[in-house]
Amino acid sequence: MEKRLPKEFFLQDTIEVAVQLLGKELVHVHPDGRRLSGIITETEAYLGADDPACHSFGYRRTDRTRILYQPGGLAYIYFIYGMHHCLNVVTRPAEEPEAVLIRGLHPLRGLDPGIKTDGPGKLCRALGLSRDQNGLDLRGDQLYLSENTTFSDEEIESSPRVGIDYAEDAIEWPLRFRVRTSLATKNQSLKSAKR
DNA sequence: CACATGATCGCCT
DNA sequence: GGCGATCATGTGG
Repeated sequence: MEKRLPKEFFLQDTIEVAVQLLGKELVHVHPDGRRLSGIITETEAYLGADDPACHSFGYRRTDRTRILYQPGGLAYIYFIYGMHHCLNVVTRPAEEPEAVLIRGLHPLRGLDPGIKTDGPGKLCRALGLSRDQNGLDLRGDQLYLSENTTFSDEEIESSPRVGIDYAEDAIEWPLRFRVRTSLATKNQSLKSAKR
């Protein structure tokens, strides 16, 4: 039985959520009926009004960032570089516009073998996510997160975020988190935890 | 309305 | 390591 993440999970400190999301299963029930999912292996925290790399820096409010001001637990999906979508998990209570970018998955259900999910754009393509899913509740029927695998601190490494060279002071902030352990060695537990 | 740019990727050298 | 693709979004006039 799938155990969805409780609403309170998403209201926590954003860095905590970014770390805790590693090992969770991200599931998209595609409009065509396929159930597609993967285990989250890489994330980045975006710390809202005080983070120059965040879309809501300085409490910027536009049509695009509107969803970031909602209570945690929603999907923030935007289109970038003319060809890619990126999925974020909105965190914190309403009016604290923070989020976690999902950067990497370990394919689990419904995905063609060999499909690449090692990048924010690639994983959105693999799961069939686009702006059509922007604003969806991450505890809903179409898109949700559930418990799966737990990684220890030793298995997680942090580093500076990618693609934010314009973000001045924040360039070096170690807000990127990824699973250090080769997932091959964890495969057994992934398999047994599945289904 | 016009323009500049980006939370990326894949291909090139 | 560099660069082009390709267009939604934000900003300014």
